[in-house]
Amino acid sequence: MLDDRKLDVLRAIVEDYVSTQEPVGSKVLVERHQLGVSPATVRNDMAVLEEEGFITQPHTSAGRIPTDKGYRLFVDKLTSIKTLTTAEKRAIATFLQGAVDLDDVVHRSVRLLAQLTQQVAIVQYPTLARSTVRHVEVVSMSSNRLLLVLITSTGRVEQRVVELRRPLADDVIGELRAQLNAAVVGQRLSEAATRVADLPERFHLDDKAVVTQVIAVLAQAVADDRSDEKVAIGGTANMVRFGEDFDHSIKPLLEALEEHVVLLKLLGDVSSSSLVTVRIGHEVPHESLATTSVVATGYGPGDRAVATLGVVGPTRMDYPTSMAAVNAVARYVGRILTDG
Amino acid sequence: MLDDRKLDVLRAIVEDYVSTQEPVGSKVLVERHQLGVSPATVRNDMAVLEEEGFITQPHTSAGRIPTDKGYRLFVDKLTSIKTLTTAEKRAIATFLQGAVDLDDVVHRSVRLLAQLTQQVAIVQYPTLARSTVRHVEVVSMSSNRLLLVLITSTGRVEQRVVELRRPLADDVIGELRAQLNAAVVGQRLSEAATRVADLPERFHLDDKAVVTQVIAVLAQAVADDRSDEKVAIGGTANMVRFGEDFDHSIKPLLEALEEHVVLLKLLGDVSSSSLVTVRIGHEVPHESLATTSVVATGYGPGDRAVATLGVVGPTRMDYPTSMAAVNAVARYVGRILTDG
DNA sequence: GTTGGCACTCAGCCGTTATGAGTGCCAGGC
DNA sequence: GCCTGGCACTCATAACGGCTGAGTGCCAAC
Repeated sequence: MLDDRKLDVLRAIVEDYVSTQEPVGSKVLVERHQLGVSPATVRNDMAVLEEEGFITQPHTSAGRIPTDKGYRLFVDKLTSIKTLTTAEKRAIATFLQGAVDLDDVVHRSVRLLAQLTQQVAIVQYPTLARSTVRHVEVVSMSSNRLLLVLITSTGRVEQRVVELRRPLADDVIGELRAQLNAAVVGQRLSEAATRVADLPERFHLDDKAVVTQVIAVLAQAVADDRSDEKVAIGGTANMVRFGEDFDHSIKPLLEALEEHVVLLKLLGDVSSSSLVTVRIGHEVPHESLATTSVVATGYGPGDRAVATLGVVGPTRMDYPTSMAAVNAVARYVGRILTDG
Repeated sequence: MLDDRKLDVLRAIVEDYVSTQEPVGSKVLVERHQLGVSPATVRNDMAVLEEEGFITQPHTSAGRIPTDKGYRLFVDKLTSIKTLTTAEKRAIATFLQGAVDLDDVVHRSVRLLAQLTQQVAIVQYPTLARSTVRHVEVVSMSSNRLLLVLITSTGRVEQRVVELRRPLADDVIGELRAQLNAAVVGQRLSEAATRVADLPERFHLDDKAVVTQVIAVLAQAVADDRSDEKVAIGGTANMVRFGEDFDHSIKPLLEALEEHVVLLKLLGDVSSSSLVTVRIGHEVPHESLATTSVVATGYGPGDRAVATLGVVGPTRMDYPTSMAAVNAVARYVGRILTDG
């Protein structure tokens, strides 16, 4: 049904429409691309493409614009993720390298992403439960107060003070620290609770109750974590490019950006790790954002995704560039989290 | 020059224009307000008000709209801060009361403010340097590592690990903790450094160098603080009310919201504590926001302002309501910070 | 399967006209 | 001296109509 030339025509339409923001006609198409055929032939191809639902006409005497289905085909078959120039790669690396802490990494990432894609960028904070334990510190603050410090692979630091029912001897505290670290370092936080469940058994009867208490506090700290619902947003000023149809694209997006829960739905699941996920128009899980697309991917230390980041823009966006930028930033942030 | 009735006319024009968003003519003015005179008389008054620069005509055959100068007079002389109903007050109190930590307080405040005013709300995080010390904790983590924990009146917790050049005895650490707390609790952080400057003198010669080191780390923690450059933003979707002139008011505002430094300039100095500050149109310290107004005030524990919060909206905004909301939220947040 | 030709459609762009909201001014009244 | 009704005037906006040109669909010829 769709031979190579028709696909070429579709690709040309998408590229032209994305760059000009205007419906593209048969004449200008053969002028700007080397299709090797006449406008009349292109018109015939366009008629077929329209029949199949890949393109449409805003009105009778206008050119064609891609439909969601057209963009989908373009993204799936007609383009591959661009590779950035080494200069661009280096710029990304150095910009992210300067970050001083986790918060800074996230903020730099979101700015970078917004600038590279000229879209609205969203970066989810690394989830505590999905990251791994780097170190647990147990310090005595006074005879019956203990300070727990939990340091994760993503650089987050959580601390809790425990009011002990009865004092613990210094050597018991040392033993507890050693046992805790042996049990959970390198483990995911989500598994930490089960990993330490049998620790109290190894302590003297007198201390068992207190150790159980300490472990309960640790488990609670992990359970309390709501950082996975936190996101950073950048490049909102790029919304001006979305066009003047305020109510139909900008207002809903502004509203969505306020609701972090909605945003997280947009970014999608972390699971789809290695590849970049693209949701186009109606595929976006939010009805009022039918004219927007989301390009997102997971990221995290190593190649293990602990959170997602991506960009939101009009369906008529430059997918190859966005996909390349999202992919590149995600990989570099992952590297930073691994090293830092 | 401006008798009472002319001021009444100005007030009526401002109120009508704010609620209808349309230039207001002499006829509708006498219909909607009890001015007790005919449209012709109102027209004469309007001519004077225009000559004095308080109102203007978008074009010849249109009604009048207030100028920045007109709004200024309205805010200064023609209105006082509304008092909220007890029901509203209670709603604010309970909504803020539910906050679990400082971050939550800030986020709830910004949402509340956005909802009450239907504008874009901005809340600056409490500045570390302006808040006071509630408690300093000094804990030994190992023989040559010390953990410093600083808890402030705004609920912020800062911690630093100090690598000691030589070990400190437990009783010396206890003494250090006692001395530190005696010196700085209740003091502002900005003064903490000078307060502890002579502490090393009170210790034995052997420990003096190490104590100096600990104090240097504490001072550095305060100096490093950049939390005063942090702000929370909410209600951006309310920008849709700003009108359709995208480039002239929404785009610049979106850009300003991305630049926290600019935002802080907008909010203004913390100094003007007790009263609500209103900046109208050209008074706003950012040229591209000439059609925008800012209503802001300081807030903090007790009546001491440690940061600012406020709303940004079009010059044609409901000043009495905004001022009332900003004032009320600031006072309740201050109360929360005092108690919590 | 491709191409040039041609009739057809229709959004967008003036130019014109009609409407009416709102004003400024003036002469008369309290 | 201030207020008021009346009236002529201005001008943004809407409505109408004709024109233009980009772009299409179709068809006959290659």
